[in-house]
Amino acid sequence: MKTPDAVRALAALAQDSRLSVFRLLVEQGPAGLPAGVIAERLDLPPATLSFHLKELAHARMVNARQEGRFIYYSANFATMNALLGFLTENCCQGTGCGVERPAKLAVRKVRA
Amino acid sequence: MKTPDAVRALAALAQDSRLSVFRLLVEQGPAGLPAGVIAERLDLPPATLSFHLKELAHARMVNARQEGRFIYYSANFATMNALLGFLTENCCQGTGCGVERPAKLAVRKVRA
DNA sequence: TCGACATTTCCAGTAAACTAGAATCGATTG
DNA sequence: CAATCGATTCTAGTTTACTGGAAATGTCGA
Repeated sequence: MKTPDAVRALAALAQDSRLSVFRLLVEQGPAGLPAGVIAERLDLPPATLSFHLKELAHARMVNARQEGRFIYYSANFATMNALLGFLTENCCQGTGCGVERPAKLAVRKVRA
Repeated sequence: MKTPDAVRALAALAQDSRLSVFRLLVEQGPAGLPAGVIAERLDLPPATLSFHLKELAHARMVNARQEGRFIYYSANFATMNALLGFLTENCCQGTGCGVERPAKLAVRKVRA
């Protein structure tokens, strides 16, 4: 991940509604939730939620898949991993400050 | 860390200049750098940098300490840890999606 | 194909963030 | 007590983000 991508990812999460959406989706795992359910759970008008989902999707923080009339959104753990890695890389440039990098998140396949 | 703090922390990092400042400071470790050096390295006008440092400080992503005429800024690793923890907590709500939480960053004391 | 429903796009209004020159403040030195 | 130097605050102009109603789009069941 490079700086512009990281800024996009961080900006996507740096907003109340979007952070709530993302965390809700992280809780749900790969199966995700349809937009309507997200709107109901977080009490957001459809147009507003759609705007925020677009931001999250553009930053690749969430994936969308159509299933019948519903569009399911799920957290993109790969991007999340890349972001966490980016934020902790180059720490102290080998001068021995003692910071440990976080372990990579690993998402196992799960039946939808 | 609670949601409003996380939003503040993410918003602090979700900007080109500020992310560059923070990463530069992460590289430097606890010793940090004076504002003027940061301005020079990143080619930012003093007023602009000061604005961004204030944002980072308000979000507790950086600490400031005065040393003579200089003000040294350094990355706040505790807030960074809290943010990483917040972003990965409640993952999958025990439904077994297989995501591992990252290890906490640990900063050892270092002579300034 | 028609109607119902999920979601998005369009749009306009409002609010907040970014930028940087100029003025100011504080600490240090002569 | 100036003068200097590092850094911040003031301020104004510009840009970008957020919100949500209304209209449009796409999907399926009857």
